[in-house]
Amino acid sequence: MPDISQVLSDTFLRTNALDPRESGSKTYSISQLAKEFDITTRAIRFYESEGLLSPEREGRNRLYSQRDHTRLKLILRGKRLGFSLDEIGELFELYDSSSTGELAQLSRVLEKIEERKQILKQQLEDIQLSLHELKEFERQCRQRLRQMRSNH
Amino acid sequence: MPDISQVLSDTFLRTNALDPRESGSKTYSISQLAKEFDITTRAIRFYESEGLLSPEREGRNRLYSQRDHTRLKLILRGKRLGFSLDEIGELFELYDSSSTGELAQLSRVLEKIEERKQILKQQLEDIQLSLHELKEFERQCRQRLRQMRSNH
DNA sequence: ATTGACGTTGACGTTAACGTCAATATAATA
DNA sequence: TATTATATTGACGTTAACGTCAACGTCAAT
Repeated sequence: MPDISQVLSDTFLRTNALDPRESGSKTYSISQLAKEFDITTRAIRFYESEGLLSPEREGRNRLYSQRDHTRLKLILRGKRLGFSLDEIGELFELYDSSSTGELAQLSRVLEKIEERKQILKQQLEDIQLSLHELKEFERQCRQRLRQMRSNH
Repeated sequence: MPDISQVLSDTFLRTNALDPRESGSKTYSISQLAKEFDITTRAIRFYESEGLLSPEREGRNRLYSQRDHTRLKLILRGKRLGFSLDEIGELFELYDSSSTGELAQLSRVLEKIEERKQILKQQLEDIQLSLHELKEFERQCRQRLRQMRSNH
């Protein structure tokens, strides 16, 4: 039975790729991640405090695994998709539990996805309409400008 | 010289259409507006406190003119376009002052529009990409579900 | 006379997603 | 050795856009 994370690799929720403590596995410091994703360290710690990340420790310091790296990427993608941090956490939980074979949870994930898809489609229409409106408004502004100039 | 509001009627900023105190001009109570636009009276009063509306008074009570009605419509449209209330207020000011012939202000409005258009275009791309990602994820979820069912 | 619908003005509360310190520790570098 | 870079925790601050009271006025209908 193949790991679900394999089936779903390179899609939205690829969250349990590698063992964190594997010897050769690459790790990151907090500022490395911050630089790479162009966010602040504060934000990263905040995500942890919200339960979205749980990096290992090397003494006091946080040590981020490849899995954490992927999770962070997913967090940011989720945000772009319009999910709140709470919803992202929910999706992580649902998805993790679905890898233990909980079919119902997977359906729940699908529902969430569908919900978000509807919202995005609505936004898409709104934006396209807005662009048209703005273009028309702009056109008339420009026309008005030409009139003002020629009357001068 | 035609009023700029005529030139631009039915577009984004059509804000000074009619005299508020004209006899036959239709008026609205606060709750009428609230109902029509499906917002709370609190919101409408808030917009006024932010300087976006300035209805007449009939005693203590607010009396909204057709102009106010149009303004409110524009406020909500502006919000859908992603403008903050501050920005919307700015646009109102710029636009109002441009009707006195301030050419520079009109250019400023155009800049704002252009800015927003760029942002909307970016969002459009983001959303289209997100929809693709979600579809792919969904497809693979469904495939996984079928596998789980057939193995049962 | 009282109920109910509608209006008013404060004033404080809320939420999300961090920002912005402060005080401290450790490690590498000049 | 002094500085600099990087890390930690903790705590309070911020912003936008209202929500949610409280306390009160006014008018029509029962």
